[in-house]
Amino acid sequence: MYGLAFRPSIVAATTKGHEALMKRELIKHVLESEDFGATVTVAGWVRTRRDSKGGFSFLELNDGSSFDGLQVIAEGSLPNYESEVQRLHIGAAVTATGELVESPGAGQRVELRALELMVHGLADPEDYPLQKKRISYERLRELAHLRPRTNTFGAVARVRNALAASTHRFFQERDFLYLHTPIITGSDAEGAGDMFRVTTLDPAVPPRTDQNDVDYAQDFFGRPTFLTVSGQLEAEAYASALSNVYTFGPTFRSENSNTRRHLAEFWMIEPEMAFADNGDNADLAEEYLRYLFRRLLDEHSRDLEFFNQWVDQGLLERLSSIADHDFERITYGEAVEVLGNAETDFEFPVNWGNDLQSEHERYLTETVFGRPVIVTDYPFDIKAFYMRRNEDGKTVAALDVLLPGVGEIIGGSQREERFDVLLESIGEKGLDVADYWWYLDLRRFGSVPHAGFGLGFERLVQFATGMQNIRDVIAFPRTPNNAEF
RNA sequence: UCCGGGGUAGCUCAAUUGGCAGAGCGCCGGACUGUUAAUCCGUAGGUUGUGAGUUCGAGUCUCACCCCCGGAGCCA
Repeated sequence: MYGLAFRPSIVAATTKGHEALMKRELIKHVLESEDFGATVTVAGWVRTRRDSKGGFSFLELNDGSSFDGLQVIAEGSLPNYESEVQRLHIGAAVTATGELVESPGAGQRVELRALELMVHGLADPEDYPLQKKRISYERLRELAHLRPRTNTFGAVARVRNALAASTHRFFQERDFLYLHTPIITGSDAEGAGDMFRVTTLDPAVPPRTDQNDVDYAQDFFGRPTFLTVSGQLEAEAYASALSNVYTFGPTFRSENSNTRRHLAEFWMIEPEMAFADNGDNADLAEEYLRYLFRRLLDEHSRDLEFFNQWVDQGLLERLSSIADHDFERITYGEAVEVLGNAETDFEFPVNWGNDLQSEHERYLTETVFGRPVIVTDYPFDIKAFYMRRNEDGKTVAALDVLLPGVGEIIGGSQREERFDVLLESIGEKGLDVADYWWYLDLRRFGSVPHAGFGLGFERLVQFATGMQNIRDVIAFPRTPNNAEF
C-alpha cells in the first residue's frame, strides 16, 4: 500500500545510497583502525547528538557490531546540516562517509569527520520511547522490538550469540554430532513438565468419539501431539548409533511459572554420550561450562566489563574463578548431611528422600562452597524413570549442576540401559509401557551405557551477563500472559 | 497456582489524618568556542490500571477485575 511510486524522493535516496551501503564498514572494525586519513563509510543508529558551541555537532553512531559507538563529527558546512543533521535524535538511522581521524577530544581514540551524511530514517523524539537515560527493564520488556538498540540488550545479544557459537565449537571440537530433534512430538509422557498441545482441530467444535471424548484420530497427525519438552529420548536413539550427539533447540513448557528463572519457550542444549557413565557426564558438564566462560572472557571483555560495572559488580571475578577452578562434587546423601549440620534455619526441613529446595541449593553453592556444585546420586523416588539405578537400589545416577545466583543450570543422568530394570522403573512410575516401545527397543538391540544432560541456555546467558531476569536474556520472551511481538 | 509488593506526566518517582496532583529526566525554545549521561535559564506536558461503591469531597478508604515485579512450587 505504501507504493514507492508515490514517493520519488525515497527512491532517489535509496538508489543513491546503494553504493555507499555496499562498502560500508562495521564500526567494530573502524574503532580498531589505524588508517588515519582514509575515507570510511559507516552506517548505524544515532545514540546521541551533542551540538558544539562552534556550530557543528557530535553524533554517536552505533551499529550493534560492538559495544562502543563511533563519534561522527558533522560540520555546520554539510549541505543538509540545518535541514537534517539538526533534526537527528536518538534512534535515527544514518550513513556517514568521511575522513577517519585521531580524535582531539578525550574519551575516544578515533572519530569520523563526515563529508557526507545521509539520513535514512528520522526518529521523532516526541514519540520514540528510548531516551538517553536509564530505562527500567520492565519498561523495556514492553518495548522488546526496540530494546536491542540499548547498551544492555545489545550486549546481551552479543554475549548470547558468543555462547551459542562457543557451544557448537566446543562440541564440534570433540566430535559430537549436532542433531535436530523434532519440535512436534507424539509422546505426551516425556515426564519433564506440562506440554503445549499441537492441533488443527477446531477448538470450538472438535470431532467427538462415541464416548464424547475429543477424537484425535481426526487430528492432523492422527493422534495427540505436543510441543517438545526435551529432545533427550530422540537424542538417545542417535547416540545409540553415532556415539556422541548434542541438540540445541527450542523447548516448550506450559507450566504457569512466574519466576525470573522460567520461560514457556526456552532453548536447551542436550548432549548425549554413548559408552559413558555419570562420571563422564559430570566431566563433560564441567569442561563445557568452563570452556564457555574462558572463551567469553577472552573474546567479549568489553561487553562483560559493561555488565560488571552496571549490572553485577562481581561478574568478572566470578566468571574467571569458575573458568580457573574445579567444580565441587558431592552426592545427594552428602549434601543432605551438610545441610543437616548447617547453622542456618531453613524454611523446609532437610530429610533424605526429599528433593533439595531452592534455598538448600543456594546454600550449598553460595554459602558452603562458593562455587559451582555438581550434586549426584539422587533418590530414585524423586527422579525420572529413565535414570540409571545405582547398586544400592535407592538412588539413581543423576546429576544437577548448581551455579551461584541462578541455581540449577544443568540436570542430567546416566540412562538406564538395562531392559528389565527400565521396564520395572516405567511400571513403578505408573507410566504406560506401550508409549515407550521404541525407547525400550534401544535396550533390546545393542544397548550400551550412556549418559547426557540438559542445559538451560537462557540460564547460562543470565549467569554470564549477571542479568537478574531470564526475560531479559532472550529476544522476545514467552511467559504466562505474554506472547506479544 | 500460592504469598508479598506495586500501577500517578513520554520515562523514574513524590503527594502528611480523605482537602488546590508535584519534582527530576527527556522533548521544545534560549544561552554557552571539541562535546562525552554536557551544563545553565525557560515553556509545554495529567481520564492517578479498569469498573463499581462510601463520602460534602477519593491518588488516598471498601469490593471486584486486569496487568507488572519479587519470593515459593514446577524445572532448565
